[in-house]
Amino acid sequence: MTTKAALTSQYILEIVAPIFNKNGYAATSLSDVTNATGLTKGAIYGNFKNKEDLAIASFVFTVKNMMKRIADHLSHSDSPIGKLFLITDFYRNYYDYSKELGGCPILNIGVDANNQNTLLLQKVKHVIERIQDQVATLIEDGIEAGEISSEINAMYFAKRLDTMIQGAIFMTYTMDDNFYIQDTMDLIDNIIDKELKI
Amino acid sequence: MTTKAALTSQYILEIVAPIFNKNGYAATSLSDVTNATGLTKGAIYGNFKNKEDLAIASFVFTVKNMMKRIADHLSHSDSPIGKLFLITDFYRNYYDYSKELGGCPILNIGVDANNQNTLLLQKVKHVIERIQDQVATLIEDGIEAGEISSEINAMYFAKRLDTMIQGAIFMTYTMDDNFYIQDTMDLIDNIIDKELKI
DNA sequence: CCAAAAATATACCGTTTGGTATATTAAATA
DNA sequence: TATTTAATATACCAAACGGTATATTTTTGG
Repeated sequence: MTTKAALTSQYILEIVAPIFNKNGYAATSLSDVTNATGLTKGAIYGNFKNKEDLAIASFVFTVKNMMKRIADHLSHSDSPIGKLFLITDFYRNYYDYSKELGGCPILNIGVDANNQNTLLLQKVKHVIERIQDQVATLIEDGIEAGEISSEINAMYFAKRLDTMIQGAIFMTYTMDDNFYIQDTMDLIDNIIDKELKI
Repeated sequence: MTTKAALTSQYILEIVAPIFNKNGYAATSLSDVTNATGLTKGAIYGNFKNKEDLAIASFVFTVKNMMKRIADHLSHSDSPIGKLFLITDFYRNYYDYSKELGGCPILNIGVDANNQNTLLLQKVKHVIERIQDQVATLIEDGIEAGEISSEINAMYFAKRLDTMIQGAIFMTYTMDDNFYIQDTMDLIDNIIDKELKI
């Protein structure tokens, strides 16, 4: 019932989530957490079971932010194909936007958690599956609406889209060069135009 | 002149490089290193200046292995376009092969080093640039040989290829599903056939 | 085979790690 | 306002961290 702890938990996540996302699990220490928040271990451990619990909550927090942002952006069109183009449009600003989050959580935590943290990796997998399902549903809606060729395998295309986008994000971050994201979005727009659109 | 230290350095790298590649810098401790090698800190610090030096040498070691493997594979064809197809052919077995290295060094260290280790990130960047230059040169050779359309911008294509491949590697590792690599190589082969080949 | 040099092992350093038990403070309830 | 309860701060723990100085062992060259 008390609202105080919930507020503190929220505050901690706002501050700490970008740090975990940027540095990774092992490279983020509890003193990083206490220093950044200005709180003590007592407050941290009063709101989270342990470091792993905090890291998982941080990832979920960041992904929720991101998913909401995408959903908001996609609401600007009603048609499935319009929403597809809005996805690439969203990612055109992704380098700047995701920097606020401490980087792309799927890429960063996906790589970081592999061979390190089973629970965290599981969370990443589920998020990827959810995104792919949503894109696939969008394509199926487009096929039903007569906007998209029925030749298209929705799930295959969703996975290809996801793969290309993640590759572009990795390259853009590693090379610190927005070209990769912009060029990949151009490419995807082209594919939508030439292979999907009826 | 003494060959002993060089042998030990080599031995350390063989054992340790996959560990750094798999776990990342912060999550690899010096006791991981001594336990895995069966050597003591004395031996490690006798051969490497510090942990960072060892991590960098490990990355260079792994990349050398990988680059040699690719070069060997590409030697099976003399024509530029043949070599292009051999690149995708190489990556079709990449999931199994790279597991021996502890994962894809470019992806893993690229993500791990970002915001953490400037020197290591610099190394990753240079490797990526080198790979892209080599692919671009291959395409230019193909254009000169009349195998590849002169409409193609060699560097652009090299970057797109690289981006798609890295995306596929990330997805395959994170989802533990070889589909992504296989499907992406099918896609790339198709692009080579339809857009590059004369 | 023996001395010099190189390479490795041992023992230790101060600091930081994640985590906890308890004391203190702040907030909610009556 | 008094009392209970919830939330945070403090002080501490053993273990592990990266790194180093020195002792010991191996290897090398004469």
